[in-house]
Amino acid sequence: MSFDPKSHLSELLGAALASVAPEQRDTAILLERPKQAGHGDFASNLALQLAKTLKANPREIAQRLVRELAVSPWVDKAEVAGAGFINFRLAAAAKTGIVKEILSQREAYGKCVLPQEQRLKVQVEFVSANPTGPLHVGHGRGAAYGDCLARLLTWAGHAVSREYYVNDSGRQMDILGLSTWLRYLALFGENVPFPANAYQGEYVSEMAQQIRAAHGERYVHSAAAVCACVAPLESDGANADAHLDDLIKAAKDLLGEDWAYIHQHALTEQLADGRADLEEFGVHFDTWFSERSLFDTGMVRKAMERLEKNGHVYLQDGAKWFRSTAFGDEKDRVVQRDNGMYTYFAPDIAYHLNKLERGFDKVIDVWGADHHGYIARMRGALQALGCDAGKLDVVLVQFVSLWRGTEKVSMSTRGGQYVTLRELRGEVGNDACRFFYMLRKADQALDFDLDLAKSQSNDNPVYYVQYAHARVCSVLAQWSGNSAALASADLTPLAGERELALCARLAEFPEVIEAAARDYAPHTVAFYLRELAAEFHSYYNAERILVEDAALRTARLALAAALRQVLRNGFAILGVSAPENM
RNA sequence: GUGCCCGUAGCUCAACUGGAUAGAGCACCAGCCUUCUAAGCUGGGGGUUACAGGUUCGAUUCCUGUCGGGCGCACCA
Repeated sequence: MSFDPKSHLSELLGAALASVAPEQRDTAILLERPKQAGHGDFASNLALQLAKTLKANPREIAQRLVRELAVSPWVDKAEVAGAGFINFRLAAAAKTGIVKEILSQREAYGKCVLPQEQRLKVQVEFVSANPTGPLHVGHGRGAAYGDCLARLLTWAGHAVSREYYVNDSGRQMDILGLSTWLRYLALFGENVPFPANAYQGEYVSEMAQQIRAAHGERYVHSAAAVCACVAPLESDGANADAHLDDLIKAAKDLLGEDWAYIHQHALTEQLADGRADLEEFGVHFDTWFSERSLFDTGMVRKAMERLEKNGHVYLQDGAKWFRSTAFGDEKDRVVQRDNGMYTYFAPDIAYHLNKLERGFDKVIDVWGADHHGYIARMRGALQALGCDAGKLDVVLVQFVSLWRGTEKVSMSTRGGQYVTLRELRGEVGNDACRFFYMLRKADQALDFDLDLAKSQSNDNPVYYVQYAHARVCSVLAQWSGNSAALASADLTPLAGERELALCARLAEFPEVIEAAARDYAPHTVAFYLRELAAEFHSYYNAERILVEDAALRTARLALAAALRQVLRNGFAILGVSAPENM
């Protein structure tokens, strides 16, 4: 930045403070943009904060500070107001300068360049859905959130890596393999009753047909042979889980080495489907990390040994327990069952240990809100391993419900009756999807109105913001001059109230990004863009850009071009397109 | 029952981590297109921030309790 009004004011105040109250010169100086235009461009509550320690009337302190302020060509006025606020009114040139700044930095405007020691190596792990079926709208929210967060952190100057943890071992994958095989058998008339707790979706039958097409009857066994290995399902379903496990065991026994093919086919197929879906959504992962690999490379064993060596594991009822209560969890957790099998928790511990061993300064997990009970034990495990658990941040993303107007779209994961991300994207489009997902903070449940997201009306915030961009493009196209020349335009004609307010809003953009990245709150970027668009629409209606007066016209065009750039940069963070005409 | 999240305009949500008269959008009412895209703009009514206390110059924000809603509380992931 060539000139930053905020830090300039901060310096002025700091100098005044050193003279008024030398012993308090280290007080942090906060400058905020007042909500009300009447309170100037920047305000400081410094005097209010000093009142207590100095035991003096805040208004008096403020008066003294103002009296000590050095004269600056960038400041028109500094005055005491309210309980003891100091309000600053900037000179017009201090505000319009941002236009040049934006037009020269272009797509880099708002990006933060951090000194090496502040630049963090950050990992964002998100979605990580079991590859047992298509992604649904809840996963979509996690995808949009995680991706925007990653983009934000990149803009904030950090080195960010996106990762998807693939649950490719364990019971859920076995159930998927079994489900596929049973559907396959049915294609050959071998009808084993299909369990209610197996995967019901149509995609399972599709995989069965693929296998038949590729390998014919190779994997067929008689229904009688399967049923012979299995205790029948009780009428009340009390043994449903055991019955399912029996079926899985029967499948493994009968198929032998062929089981691995069925299992792998289902996994590969579902993973590819989810991956393609995410790519189409504009979400790309740097790493797809396999859970199974944690077993294959001995990392799970290594992590468990380290836990034991540190004395945080004990044996009870034949199982190994991690004493997570020692780290604030509400109860201890089993890591290895009495049958010798690890629980899902064991590879998760190994995974997080591995993350930190890869040298990330910050590891951010984006989880569904139903996993919140999991945080304490994960943190505890890292502490028990001797790691810095402060490097792990967990963001919980709340649920999504879909609405058509006032009608709620019913969804149940169990019955396989849910709206997929792909269907949602197909119906409302990627832009509306991403923007709507980003219109709520993560810890707030989201009601997604399909009718609204589709409507091409002023009710729809996506179009509202994109429309502002299209309007600017249209004006610049009609002018048809050289937009590169606008960067050197004389901006003094920009003196209107709306124009200066727009400049101030544009100058705010880097702060919005910084705060959004700090708080893991990408929704604030969406809110900012909506406000920026609103101010532009208002300006557009009040003033004409392509006026006769050449100097004024050029200045206004420069302002419009700067605004377009900021809209584009904001869209880039949200992953929304910037249409030139609508 | 016990932990976490939440409760703000009729509806959907903000509020720069404790600041000034709590803000937007929708809905409702009244206006603006021979002039750069009306997918837009202007104006209006709307609030005891669930409730009761406490902390201090100052509370939607922090603490305690009550009420109401969501989600967890497996040798499932």
